[in-house]
Amino acid sequence: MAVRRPVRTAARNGTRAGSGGSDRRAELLQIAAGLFAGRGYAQTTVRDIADEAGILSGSLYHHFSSKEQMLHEILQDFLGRLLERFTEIERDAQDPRQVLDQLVQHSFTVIHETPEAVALYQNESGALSGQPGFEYVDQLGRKIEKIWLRALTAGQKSGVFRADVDASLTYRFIRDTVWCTVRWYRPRGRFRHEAVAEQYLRVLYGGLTAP
Amino acid sequence: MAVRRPVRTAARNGTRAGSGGSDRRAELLQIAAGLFAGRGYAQTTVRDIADEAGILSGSLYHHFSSKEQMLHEILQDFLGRLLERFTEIERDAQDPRQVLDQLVQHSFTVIHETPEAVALYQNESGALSGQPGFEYVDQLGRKIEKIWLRALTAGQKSGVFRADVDASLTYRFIRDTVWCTVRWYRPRGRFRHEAVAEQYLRVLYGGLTAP
Amino acid sequence: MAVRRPVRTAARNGTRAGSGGSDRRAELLQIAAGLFAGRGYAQTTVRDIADEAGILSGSLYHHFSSKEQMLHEILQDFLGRLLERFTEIERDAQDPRQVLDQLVQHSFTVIHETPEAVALYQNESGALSGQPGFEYVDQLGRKIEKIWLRALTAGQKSGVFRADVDASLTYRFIRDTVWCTVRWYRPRGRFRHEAVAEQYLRVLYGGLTAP
Amino acid sequence: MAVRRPVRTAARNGTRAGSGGSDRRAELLQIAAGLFAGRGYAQTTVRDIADEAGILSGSLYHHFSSKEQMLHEILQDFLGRLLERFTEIERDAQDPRQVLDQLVQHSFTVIHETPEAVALYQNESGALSGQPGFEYVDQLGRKIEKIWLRALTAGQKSGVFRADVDASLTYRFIRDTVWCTVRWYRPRGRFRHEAVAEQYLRVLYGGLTAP
DNA sequence: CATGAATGAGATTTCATTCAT
DNA sequence: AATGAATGAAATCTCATTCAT
Repeated sequence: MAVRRPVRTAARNGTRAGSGGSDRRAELLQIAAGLFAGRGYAQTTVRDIADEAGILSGSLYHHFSSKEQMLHEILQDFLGRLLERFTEIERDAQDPRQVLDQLVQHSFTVIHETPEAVALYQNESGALSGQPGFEYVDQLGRKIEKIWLRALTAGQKSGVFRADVDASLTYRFIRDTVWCTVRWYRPRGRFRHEAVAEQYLRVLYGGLTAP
Repeated sequence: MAVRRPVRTAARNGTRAGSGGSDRRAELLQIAAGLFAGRGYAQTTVRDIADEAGILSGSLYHHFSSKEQMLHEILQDFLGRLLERFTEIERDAQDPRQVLDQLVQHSFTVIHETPEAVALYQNESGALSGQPGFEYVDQLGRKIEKIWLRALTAGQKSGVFRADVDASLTYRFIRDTVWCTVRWYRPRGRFRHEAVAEQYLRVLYGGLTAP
Repeated sequence: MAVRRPVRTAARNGTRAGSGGSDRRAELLQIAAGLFAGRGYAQTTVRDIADEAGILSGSLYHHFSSKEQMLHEILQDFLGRLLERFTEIERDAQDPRQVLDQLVQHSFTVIHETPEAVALYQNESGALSGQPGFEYVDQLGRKIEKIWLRALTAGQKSGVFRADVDASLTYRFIRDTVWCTVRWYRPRGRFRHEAVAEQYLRVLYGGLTAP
Repeated sequence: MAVRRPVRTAARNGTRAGSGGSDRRAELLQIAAGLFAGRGYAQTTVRDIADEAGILSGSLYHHFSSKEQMLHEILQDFLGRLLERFTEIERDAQDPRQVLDQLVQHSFTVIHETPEAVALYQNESGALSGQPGFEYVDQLGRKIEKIWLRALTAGQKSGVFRADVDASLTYRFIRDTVWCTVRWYRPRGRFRHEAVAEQYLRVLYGGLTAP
């Protein structure tokens, strides 16, 4: 049986119990997130995760009470941090356009930095919403939606954004485009994430029609 | 994998739609598509499909050789029809802008008319691409991509579309926005599908910035 | 065939006997071999094996990845050992007649000691040969055949065996007679296995006609 | 659907209801025998037989009440005719040696002419013996055994066969060798069935040792 | 005589989870 | 913290057989 070197990412701050204690938990969550994102939560077996971690599946239950708990921790961590950052952006920016700019830019940054969590959320949130125990997914989702909507409607009111399209439709268009990027964006691909953000904003604001 | 697997004759289960044949097959595929779209392919059990059809799960195997075969038939039918229609649009339209208009409009029509197939493709194609036996998914996907790309680059060359954004990035932005619509579009909702198409095209062409 | 089949690591279920490892595996294989031999591989259910072992059928899959894998391990072990011993006999014996003597005697010993594996091979090899994954059955069978054939032709050349019968026909006659014994030989029956071997060799060498 | 030319053997007398009526039955039994012999009775599905006959599996039940009935008809026909011919041989031959000659020769003829039935009997009789409804298999088998044994012991008594080997052991050796031939004998192979018989008898009577 | 749809019992396999060591 | 064995529920699939048309 081959010894498996644990995969360790640079930016992985302690998920639980602030003390530097449970390093292993974070590693395992990282592994799980990658697998959940890659093949889907339901299609990932506890054994897949354990294999990748170099232990037996039963041993995972020393760290987590269930497979679902792993999902919860990953999603809560992701959504919590996202909402936190979006809230700061709304608070600190100076006008709707700047809010929108930064929301989009930060989104692309998150896709760049934690693609697994984004893909996981993107792929599973539909099936999760409404499931008992996953109420927070919709709740945080709605809070995030409100931030975007406030920026859009404020922009329409102030005359900087066009008012002949429905704001919530526009929100959905933007949200879907931005987050779907995770499906094809490759960190070492032709475009860096800042460039993707920039080009998207250019089309979004200016339109496809040549000026 | 069974030892001594009997060699089946080719004709078995090959009554592909079109021969005016088996009505029941089509009904069953319809039911399966709905369930696959709703809860995901892997999360849909053969029993779910059979229950919905009012038969026993084993009886499904009179019509289809496996659950996977049902998926194949649904996807191939969907992608085949889509490519066919897109090809006609490209052939018949008069300029790149008209091609793009109609590609977008037809996409929203398809989302309206067969949301199950669209949702299925949207949710599963990621995990499917690369799987043995599903090569056609990527193949047809690439053919469709080429149609959109030809319209976009032609428009850039003829000066009608802005040339300072990468065409393939733009394609992905549009594709993701359009198809993701299936996640929230409701046939009897606030906007009819023509309205969604129209508003999307307005932002896409004119941009979000107020004129 | 499942969609999204997770890629398993090679090391899974690969604790092949020999590493002194898992005793339980060997026990289970023993049980399986007995049942396979008794009622045929296809007629033996995984549940039969599990029942006999006192566990639930699903639990077998902790040790083996499939019913077929159990068959493989039994057959490979049997054929491997047989070839090994036959090779030694050919190497160490002093003349063709001695080789043939010992090949026959060892065969009857194997029938006596591991009748399950012999019966299994005897009953299933016909249907197995040609099946994908079972190539080794024919391969090892051919290697064994060559050993017998070398002894027979060498004996013909040296004048100790009659030369007016085809060697490969003779090989088949001997092989079939010897191995078929497993169908009726009973360890506690009227004849001990050495006696069966002796009487067979007497007829084989001397012929049925009274001297 | 391809029209399948019915495979018709020369010697195929009406199995049932003397009137030349059920031709189709005989065809179907022929097909079934071929498949049963090829993959084993249990491994042959009713659908396999129907496929090969160019009809649907349900339609077989117009001709036979069950899959097992097909097996019965094939086996009874085979064993009945075999016993009949063996009885004639014993009655008509002039001495034990001639009986044995002709029993062996006829066996090889039967292997040549109806290999399917022989292979079927050879492969399944073990599992069948003892099963309710299959008592005739053992019964006829025992009658056949007695014919051979009478020839062997008579030959021993009259001094033509060696008496220092057990007659029933010898019977088993001969029986196994002869019938096992069906596993490798090919009608268009290197040796015709008469040649196989002749060479076998040469070794059997004269022994392998060079004279 | 054959079709086409279905039954129902039982097969193999999957997998989250538990627990004694 | 981890192993190794097992559970138990549920999934996919097989197949002889029935029966209305």
